[in-house]
Order: sequence, then structure tokens, then C-alpha cells
Amino acid sequence: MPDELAVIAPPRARILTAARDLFHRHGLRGVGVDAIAEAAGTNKMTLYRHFESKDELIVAYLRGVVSEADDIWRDIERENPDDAQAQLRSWLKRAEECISVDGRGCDLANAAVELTETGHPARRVIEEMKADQRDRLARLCRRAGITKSEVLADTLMLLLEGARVSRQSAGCNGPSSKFIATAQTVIETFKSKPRMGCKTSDKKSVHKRES
Amino acid sequence: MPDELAVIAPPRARILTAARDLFHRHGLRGVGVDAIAEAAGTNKMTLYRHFESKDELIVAYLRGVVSEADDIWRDIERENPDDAQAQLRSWLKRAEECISVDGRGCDLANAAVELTETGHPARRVIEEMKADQRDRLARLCRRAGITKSEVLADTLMLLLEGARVSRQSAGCNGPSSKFIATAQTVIETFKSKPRMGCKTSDKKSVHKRES
DNA sequence: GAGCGATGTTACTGTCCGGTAACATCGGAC
DNA sequence: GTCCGATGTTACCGGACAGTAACATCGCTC
Repeated sequence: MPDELAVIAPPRARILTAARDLFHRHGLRGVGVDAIAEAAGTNKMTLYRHFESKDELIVAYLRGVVSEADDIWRDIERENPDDAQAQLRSWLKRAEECISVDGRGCDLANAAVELTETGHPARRVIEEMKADQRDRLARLCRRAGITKSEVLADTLMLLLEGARVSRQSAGCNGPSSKFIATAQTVIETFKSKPRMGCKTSDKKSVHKRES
Repeated sequence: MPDELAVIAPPRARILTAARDLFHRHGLRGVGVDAIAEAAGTNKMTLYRHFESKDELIVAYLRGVVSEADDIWRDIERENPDDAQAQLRSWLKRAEECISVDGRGCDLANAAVELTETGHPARRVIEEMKADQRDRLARLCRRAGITKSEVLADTLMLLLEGARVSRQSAGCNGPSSKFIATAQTVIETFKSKPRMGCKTSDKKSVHKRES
């Protein structure tokens, strides 16, 4: 049983687990360190022995989210070795799961909303992660044979970010419900006519895949 | 000078102006009522004579944002009477301006991130506004001769929401920089092949307009 | 069992916050 | 001038918050 494992897990891990859950549900400024320590089955003193400050805990929390995203990319590549097309489909499926899991959107994007100080150490983590996600996706699109891979990656990022944030304010029947279909259509458009993009002006034909 | 007018403006209006500025820049939980009252050139007591609570002030603040969005729609229709195509272009231009003004995204979406309580009175304002924006845009698309107007409206909403939130975490050189080009491409795709959408499976050809 | 590092407990500081009470002041209406 | 409503001023409450100090306890190693 994971419960028994959780009891013997070292305090730092338990604190991070609790922080992740609470920060995700209530936001960074909506949770105090006392609540996190209590949810972790420990106390504030131990928390501050492992994390210099609440801000440092936030950074560690966001790094954990980034790390999980890395794991997802690793799984995508492992489960579809040497098949970029399948990897792109897998990315799409997992993106849809991200949107559907709950209505709280992306932890990184939400953190960016709350961390209004420009110099906050967590902002670097957020910015690097978002740039990394975009670049990974662009490389994947490129491997999948799409020439305008950067434009497609940016478009898919916009759709995904939009869907995740839109679900928070417009519900699961709002625009976010069209994410999968729209993303598939866009991908097919880029596949069939590689010259599509932002600076060209020509015709292209599209094939729509069955969902 | 607007300063002189501001001095004689009634306290309630000054409070709302100050609240809007501070909430926008620092987030709802990042600003106290004292700071708002002081920025409005008044005090907490007067603030509480005009607003029952901070939550009610937040609701009024968000209603102000909604009201300004309504004004924008009114301007779009006034400046391009009986020309849905021009209105759609105008919408796109104003959407791009929304993204470019600053890096703080949509006040409504940001508020939704911070207001984690499901029953918060402000959530209704947010949800109604987002649904209204989507419906207005869908009707505009329909008037512009697009048959799959709902799907296009949802797609444009996703792109816009994505661009606004993405600018906060990925900067102005990130995916949000592709909003205009992508949105124009999508619109042209829907114009040229009305059968494109989420449930069909057929071929289509696309024309890309010069930006 | 002695020693030691990690953890738990309690109590505390200082600050900020949302919200309220009591009273002073101002300005216009009559 | 008198009245009255709106506004300003000061002080306060109770609670939450981030962060710290001092001390107790546990569990492991040797």
C-alpha cells in the first residue's frame, strides 16, 4: 500500500507532495506553510530545515512539475521509438489528458499569474520550462516531417495553453472541448502543405484524420 | 488635466480605478484594501461604505473589465457597419492589441486562477463574460459567411487565451508572437472550406492571405 | 549505552490583512 | 445658521501569515 510507504517517506518528499497538491488546488498565495507542513504530517520547523523560505519551496515545487513533464516526454519517446508521427499523436493524447484531468490548468502558467514580482526566482523555472516544451515539440514536429515545425509547435502551444486556461473560466464545454479536433486539423494542414505559415501566400490542401 | 478631474471624481469611481490598476498588476491576493484606498486618495472606511467586502469589490472590478470589453465590441460594429468581414479583421487587430499591451494577460482569466473557491460570486461574472465573448465571436463569424462559425470561434478563443497566458510565461517572443498569423490562417481556412471542423473527415484546400 | 543527527513540539515575534467602531470634518440644502 | 449626508481620521480587533528560538525526542551507529 502506498500509504505505508508514504508514512516512511522522508519529510522532504512528503512536504513536496503536500505542497504540490495544495499549491495546485489553492494557488501559491492561497496556501500557508503551516497548512503544507500539516498536510505533510510534519511541522513548520522541519519544513524550514529543508527549504530556506516559502519562495524556495515554490521553486522546488515547480521543479517537480517540470520533472514530471520531462518524464512524459521520455515516455512518449520510449513508447513510440523511431516513429515521430506516433510520438506526435501520443503528445496530442497526453495534452488532451492535461486539459481533462481537472479544471486547474497548468501549474506553471498559474504560478506565473501569481508571481507578479519580475525578479522572483521561480519565474526563471517557468520561462525555461515553457521554452523547453516549445522546443521539444518543434523538434518532434520536425522529425515528423513538417518543415514549418516551429510555427506548428507555437500554434499547438497556443491551443494547449488556451485550452487549459479556458477550462478554468469557460468550463469543460467551452472552447477547450475543441482542442483535440482543432489541433489535429492544424497538424494535418501543416503535414499536407509544408509552405503554410506566417509569411507565405499560396494554396494548400488538407486531410482531416478521423478522431 | 485629468488629475484635476480625478480629484473631484467621486470616491467610488476613484476606488474602482485604483482597484483595477492594482489588481491587474499584482493580482487579487497581492493587493490589500488599504493599498487600494490609499491609491484612490481615500481610506479604508470610505471603501467599505461603497463595497460590502473585498470580494464585492473584486466583482465590481471584474464587471468594469467586462463593460470595457462590451465597449470594444460596440466600437467594432460602429466602425465597420454592415461589414462582417471588416469586423472580424477589426476583432483580430484588437485581440492582438490585448496581447501586446502588457504581459499580464486577461484580468478575467487571471482572476479565475486566483479564485479557487468554487462558489465565489466573481466566478459567475467570469464564466458569463467568457461565454458571451465566445458567442459574440461565433455570431460575427456566422455573419462573415462562415458555416462552421462555432468551431472557428472556439479555435480563435483558444488561440487568443493561449497567446495571452503564454506571454506571461514565455515572453513576447514565444508562441504568442504567432497569434496574428496563425489566427489569420485559420480564418482563411474556414472561409475557403466550410466543411472543415471536428467531426467530418474529408479533403479541403486552403488559401493563405497575405499578412 | 553513549553520542549524534534528524525530527518533533511549543511558543514566540512582527507584520499584514479584512473588517469595524467612534468620532471629527466638510459641504451643500433649506 | 442649521441640519444632514458623505467623507475623513484614528484606533482597534481577531486572525493568518512567514519565519525563528529553545528545547525535547527519536532512531540509528558505534
